[in-house]
Amino acid sequence: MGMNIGQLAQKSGISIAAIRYYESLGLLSGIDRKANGHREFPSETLAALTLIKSLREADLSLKDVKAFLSIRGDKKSPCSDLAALAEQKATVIRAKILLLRQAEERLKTFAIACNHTCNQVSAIQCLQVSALGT
Amino acid sequence: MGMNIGQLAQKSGISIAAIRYYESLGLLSGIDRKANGHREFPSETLAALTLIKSLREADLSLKDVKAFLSIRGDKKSPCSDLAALAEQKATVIRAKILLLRQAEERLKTFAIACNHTCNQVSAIQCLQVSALGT
DNA sequence: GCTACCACCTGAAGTAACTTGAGGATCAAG
DNA sequence: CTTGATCCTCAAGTTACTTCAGGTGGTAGC
Repeated sequence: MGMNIGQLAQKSGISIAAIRYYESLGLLSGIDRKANGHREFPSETLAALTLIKSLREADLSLKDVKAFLSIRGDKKSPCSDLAALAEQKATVIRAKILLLRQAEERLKTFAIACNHTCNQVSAIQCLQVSALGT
Repeated sequence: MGMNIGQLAQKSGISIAAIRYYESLGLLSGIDRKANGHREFPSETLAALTLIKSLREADLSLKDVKAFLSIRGDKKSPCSDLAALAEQKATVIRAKILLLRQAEERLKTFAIACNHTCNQVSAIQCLQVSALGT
C-alpha cells in the first residue's frame, strides 16, 4: 500500500522536490516515516497530488489549493463552500483564457504579417507593419 | 514629448516599480535623467511597455520579451527571426489555453455536481461524487 | 520663511513556487 | 564490499515582481 517518494513522483508527474515542498507547507497529510527515515505515503496522497496538479495548472495559488484540500478534509464543511470556491476560480480562469487568446491572436497575425514582408524588410519594419506593440 | 514615470505607469497600466525593474534588466532604452535625477522617458517607451504587457499576459518570460525587443531594436535582424519566435510562442500559448480549458471544465462540472448534492452531503462526499481529484 | 505634501529616488528585503546544490545516509545488486 | 540509485536535510538560487525604509525636489498654502 505505502509508496515511496520516487514512485509517487513518477505516477503523479510532480517532482520529488515539489512533493517535499508541498508536505512542508502542510498540503499533504498522513505521511509516515520508515525506520530509516524515508517517507512512506498512503495511497490517498496520489489523489491529492493529482488534484493539486490540476488546480495548479489552472494557476490557482497553493493557498487556494490548500483551501480546497482543507475544505475537502473537513467533514463538517458544507458542500456550498467548495462549489462557491470552484465557481469563483472558474471565472478567474475564463478571464485568463481570454487574455491568452488575445495574445495568441496578436502573435499569430504578427507572424503572418512578418512572413509576408520577409526577406524584403528588417524586423523593425516588420513590427511596424503589424499591429503588435503599438 | 518626455514623460515621467508616474504618467507612464498610468498610461501603460504597469506599476512604477515594475517599470524601474524592467529598466534595470535592460528592457527599456533611451531613458534620460532630468537635472534633479528624475527619469524622463521618450514616447517610444509607452509602446515598448504595451508590448511587454501583452507578451507577459501571454506568460512569456522577461527573457523572451527581451529577445523580442532586441530583435526589434536590431535593424539587421531578419524578419524571419521574429516570425519564428512569434510562431513558437503562439504554440506554447495554445497548449496553455488547452490546459486552462480542461481545468475550467473540471471546476465547472465539479461545482455543478456539488450544487446537486448540496445541503445533503458534506464537502468530502461532494468531491467523491465529482470526478475532481481522482 | 516654513511646513505640508506629493512624486520621485535608491537599496534592500520579502513573496511565491519551486529548482538546484552540497553533503551525507541507505539500500539492492553484482 | 563497493558501486550506483534513491533517499535525507538544509541552504541558496530563480523569476518577476512588490513592499519597505529612508531621503530629495518642487510647489502650495499660511
